[in-house]
Order: sequence, then structure tokens, then C-alpha cells
Amino acid sequence: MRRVAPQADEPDATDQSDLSGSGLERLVAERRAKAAAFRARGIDPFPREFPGRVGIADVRADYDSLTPGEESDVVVRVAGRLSARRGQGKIAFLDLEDRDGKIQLWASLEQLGDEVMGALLDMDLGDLLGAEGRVARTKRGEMSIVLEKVQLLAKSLRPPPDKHAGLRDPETRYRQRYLDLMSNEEVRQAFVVRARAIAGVRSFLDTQGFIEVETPCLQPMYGGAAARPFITHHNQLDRDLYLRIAPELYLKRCIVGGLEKVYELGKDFRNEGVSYKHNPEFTMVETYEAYVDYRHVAQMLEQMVAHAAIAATGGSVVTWKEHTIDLTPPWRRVDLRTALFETSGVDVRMHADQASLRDAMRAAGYDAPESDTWAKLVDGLLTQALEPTLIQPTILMDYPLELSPFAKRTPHDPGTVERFEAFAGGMEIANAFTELNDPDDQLERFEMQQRDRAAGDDEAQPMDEDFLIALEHGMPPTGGLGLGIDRLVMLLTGASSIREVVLFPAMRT
RNA sequence: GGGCCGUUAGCUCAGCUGGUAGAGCAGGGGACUUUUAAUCCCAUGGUCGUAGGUUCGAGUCCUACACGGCCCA
Repeated sequence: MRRVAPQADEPDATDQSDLSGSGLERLVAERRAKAAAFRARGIDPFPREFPGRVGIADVRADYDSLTPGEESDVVVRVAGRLSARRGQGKIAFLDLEDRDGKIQLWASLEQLGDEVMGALLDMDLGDLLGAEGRVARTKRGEMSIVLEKVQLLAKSLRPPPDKHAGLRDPETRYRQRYLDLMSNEEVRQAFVVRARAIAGVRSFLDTQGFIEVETPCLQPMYGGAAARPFITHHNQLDRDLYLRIAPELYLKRCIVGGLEKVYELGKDFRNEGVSYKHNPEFTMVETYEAYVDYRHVAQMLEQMVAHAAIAATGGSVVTWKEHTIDLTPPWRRVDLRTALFETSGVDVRMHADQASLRDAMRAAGYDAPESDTWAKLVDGLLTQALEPTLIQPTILMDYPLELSPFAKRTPHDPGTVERFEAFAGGMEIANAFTELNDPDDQLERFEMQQRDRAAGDDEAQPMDEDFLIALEHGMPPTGGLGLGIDRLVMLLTGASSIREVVLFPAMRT
């Protein structure tokens, strides 16, 4: 991007003769000239502080009882970005916007005098301002700050997006998110909701006796999910490392070591395509609790999500697209086989081999690739027939063993594991199991994965000998959970794309 | 990977069957002492995503590419 050379120290900094350029260049030159004019008057356009500032939303709440025409006797100081202005003569109205609110500034020549009023009119939309004055309500009922002092806190050298239409172009919104944030209030609020939801998840788990741990993002061996990893390189060690696809196998080592109830909230990295519900780096919370099974985990999940929803939005009922989704526990529970049969008419147990299930799925109108194993076909049926219908929160219980190399078998069926996935808004939001803690069974599962990999499945788990050794030292019975934070925040904010809840989503360069 | 759509002023958008590019907002000059997308007057602002092609003539038609969006795999 072309940069305009600073002109502050040049003798002709206030010379208007170079404002004859066109387009953006001219707009920037005008703003630089104004900054230079402030300097020429001995005012720093980038001062260091504005002490005693209070939030605009707080001012609004504190003075809500003012009646039209009434003025407070207390002076307040607010700061924010100049977002609009009306009037230019002996009276001007300006809108000042901070993170949580917007308020009108009421500037009169009578109150401010020629010099300050002149300086105020030299300020541009987009400038950061500090304002001081009494809070008043105008005759028309608009809460305002009757300016007694006003100060430039930072000059904006580029024009902001349109004050009414905001910034619409999706590419610019994502690439220059700061413009999106400064001009679209609802975007700011979405990220406030996100922060509160994450804080809600943490406070819930902390209260339940979990401890937060941090495990490696740079891993010599990856695992814990079916995904392809990113590969990076450590120069001094002269070896490749993987960015983690999940913290699972390290968190279980923590359980082996006796930490009993642990969680990690952080980024995972999966080398896959982008879509409305996928970003190559995303945020996940994983929890592991000793001495409980997946049924207990399901109860905890419901409560944790409801707690986070209340922390973020004030309630556990959310509006998402055209749906009202009720996250209040308990959620519907149904076993996977039954749910698949109800929506697709295909009973996967009646079609217990690959060819039979494939034909049944095709007969029912679903895609069933020739190369898919029986378990992959079940997963495909789930994705095609069931997942899009799961708008209200639903917990699907008991999955095929082949899809779940870290979950314990059910006592009644060695081909099924104690695993559930939770869905809402037609998306998978969580995945949990009674963790496999029998090292011999775990070895078998790794060997099954090796065979899948040899057969061309590049998302199959690599063998992790160190993890097996950890299990051989004894891991208590454990319930584990992974909850996708981005998708949860999508539900809480009504976002139809993960890009709306990730500040800086992945883009082509 | 495939299909469809988009890319025009700082921002938001018009621009018909091809005939030398428009509006609103922002910015500049002026008027205005209670505005709410303030209003009024004046002037200004463009390599129409990039590169080719067709044509007397391309923002408009064709091809390729880049970036983005939606849908599908």
C-alpha cells in the first residue's frame, strides 16, 4: 500500500496548495493539513492520555432520568470516535461513539469561544476525541453532553466508512476488520458477546473444580481428531513439528498424572477447506474429568452452554437465522441409530455391511461413495440426512467404533462406543466420550487407523507410542469433551458464518 | 474441485438492446443559535479488479486470470 510521507516538520505543512490531488490522496492530504494546523497552534494531534474518562453507556444509564430541557450539575468526561455531525454555524451537534455506546455532543460558540469552536470544526469524522461537559437532555429528548472542553485525542488520517451505510463489502470487512468494528456497532457487540461467552465457559469450569492447563500447540506427533495437520519446522532442532489438531492426547496425560479435572481453551489448527462453519484455526475448549462417563459429561455440557449463553446474552434462548433455539437443559437425547432411521428411513443396523448400507442409502436418495467403509457411510448419512435437521440442541448417543479411535466400547456392543455429539443450528457443536483407557484396546485402535491410512485415509490417526506408554501407567475412567467455541458464538450472535465471529478469518493473500 | 453471482469516486450504490461515466454520504467553499441520515447554494472528486480479444466505438459483449460472496462436492 502506498504511503503518504509525513509532512509535520516541513515548513509548508499547512500549505493548502498540495490539496489539488484527486480521490483518496486528496482526502488524506486534507486530513494531514488539519493535523499540521493543530501542531502549528501548539496542539499535539496525538496526545498521551485522557484521564477520568467514563463509558458512554454508563453516562446514558446514570442520567436516564433527565427530563427534556434538564441539565445535570456534574461534569463528565467521555472519549470516542467522531461518527457524525450536524450544523456548522454557531451551534453544532456531533455524535461521539465508544465501544458500548454513542452520545450527542452539543457545541455552542457562546460556550466554547471562537478558538475552541474553530478547532472543533477542524476535526474530521473518524477522529478520536475527548469531551467534557454537563449531561443534558435536549428539548427533543436527545441525551447530550453540553461541551465545555473538547480535545483531539488522535487524528484519523484516512476517511472512515460511510456513517449511515457502514462498511458492507465483505472482503474489506474481513481484511480490515477495524473498519468493520468502528463503523458497525452490531459487529462490535458480536465480539463482546464472544468474550463474555468464553468468560462464561471458564467461570463455569473453574467453579466446577476444573483447572485450566496449557499443552503444546507445536507437537512432534499430532492426534486427537480426524484431520490433516499443518506442518512447521524448528530450525535449531532441525525437525518438523505439527500444529495441533486437538489437545486431547496431552490432556489425557494430565489425567494420568492425577490432575483429575482439567480443561484447555485455545486454538486448534486443521488443514482443511474454509466454509461457513470452518476456519483453519478455530477455538475449542476440551475438558477431561476423572471417574465420570459420557452421560455425566452430557449433563455438564448442557449446563455449561446454558451458563455461557446467559453470561453472554442474558438468557438461554437465542435467535438464530429464522429459528428460536432453546439451550436450556435438558437437551433432547437420542441414539444415533434411531435418529438416523427417523430422518432417513435407513436402519444402519439392519444394513450391517458396507455393500448393504451403500445400496440402502442410494435407494433412499443419498450419496454413498463406493470407497467409503461402513462407518464412513454412517457418518455420511448423518451429515446428509440428520445434521441439517438438528436445529434445537440435540445429543446423539453411541457411535460406530471405527469413527472413534479414542472412545470406550459400550458394554453391550463391542462395535459401538460411548460417544455423543451435540448439535444445534444444524451444526455439530460438541463431541464427547467415555475415554478409552485400556492401553491394549488403544493399540488395536491405532492399528485400525494405520490400516485406514494405508488404504488412503489421510485423516487417520498416526500411531502415538508415547501416549500408549502413558495409558499403560494407568488412566482413571474419564469423561472427555470438546466444545467448539466459534460455533457456539455463532448461535449466540445469530451469525450465519464463522467469519462473523472470528475477528480475522483466513483469507487468500 | 464444480456451479452461480459480484468487483464502477474514500464509503454505499445506479449505469437498459455497446455510443465518450451518475447519485447519496463523506471531503472543499458559503448560509444557518436545538439538530437527529439536519437543511439550502456552489464547486470538486473515476486507469469502471487485471490482461487480452471482438468492434468505427466496450463499464456494458467474449476469453483468461486475481480477489470475494453464496451454493454444491
